[in-house]
Amino acid sequence: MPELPEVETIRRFLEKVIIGKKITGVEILSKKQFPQNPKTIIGAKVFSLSRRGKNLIINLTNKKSLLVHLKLSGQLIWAAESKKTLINGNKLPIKSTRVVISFTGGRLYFNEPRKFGWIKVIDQKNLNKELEKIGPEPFGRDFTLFYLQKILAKTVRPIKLVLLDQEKIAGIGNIYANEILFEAGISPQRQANKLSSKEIEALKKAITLILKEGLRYNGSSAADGAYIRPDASSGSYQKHFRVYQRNGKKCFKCNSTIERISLGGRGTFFCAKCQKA
DNA sequence: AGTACAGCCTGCCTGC
DNA sequence: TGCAGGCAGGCTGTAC
Repeated sequence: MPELPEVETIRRFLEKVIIGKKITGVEILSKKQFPQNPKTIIGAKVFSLSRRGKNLIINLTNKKSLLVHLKLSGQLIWAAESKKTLINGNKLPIKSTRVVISFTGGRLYFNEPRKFGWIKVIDQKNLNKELEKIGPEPFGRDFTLFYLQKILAKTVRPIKLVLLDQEKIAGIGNIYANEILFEAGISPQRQANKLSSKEIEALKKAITLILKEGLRYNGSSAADGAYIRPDASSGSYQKHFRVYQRNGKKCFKCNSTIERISLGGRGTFFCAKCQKA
């Protein structure tokens, strides 16, 4: 699923290909995925691309932005006019294509099988308000050790659920939460306010380390096939998973068996020996 | 205010 | 083989 490293990978890719291009048309195949009138963005050019947590922001020259959330299974695929782009051998649009945005020189396909993701048109002056509830960026200046200590001390929830809470920290989803906690040597079930200061330090380091690793490998294209890069190529961080979807397999560190439990309704993977309960 | 949970939606897996 | 039922999962709205 697209989390911070995946959305950032998409942002960096699109930055190279759609900046300066003009929107010439919008085809909406599922209204829920693009609820507004697309007329307001026709003729506008792409000015810049930014990201806030898992939200991708395409800034246009007419003081509007496209806010994109891929949720669990959304994809953004860039198909240049000059090039044939296939998804699993299929020509675009595919069955799950919900929106097609045409630009001078190519098309951007929004595929979303589960219909959870969406694209909204937002006035740039309202962007901050739209995103105000999202917590600090893990690579930002305001994500300090002190901040992490402060938010963890205030809650009795299992640490993994805090990592997944977008109001506390931006951009971490289920894959990276599992990997971060393995790296930090902390059980996902540990009550957040019971972590020692040493563990919080380890956790902070693990957050930046694992997210950077995800970025370096262009994100993870896991077994569900949801995330791929805008040129339809795969990321490769899934080859480096230590716990995610490795239940029943051996821990690379201690050779005991990786377990799977459900925490807050989400699949949770960990090594009971390496991660302190 | 903090916490828990149903609902959104589809594809995939399991069991009959 | 085909179909029903269960499940996963990010985020929002609602209830406690």
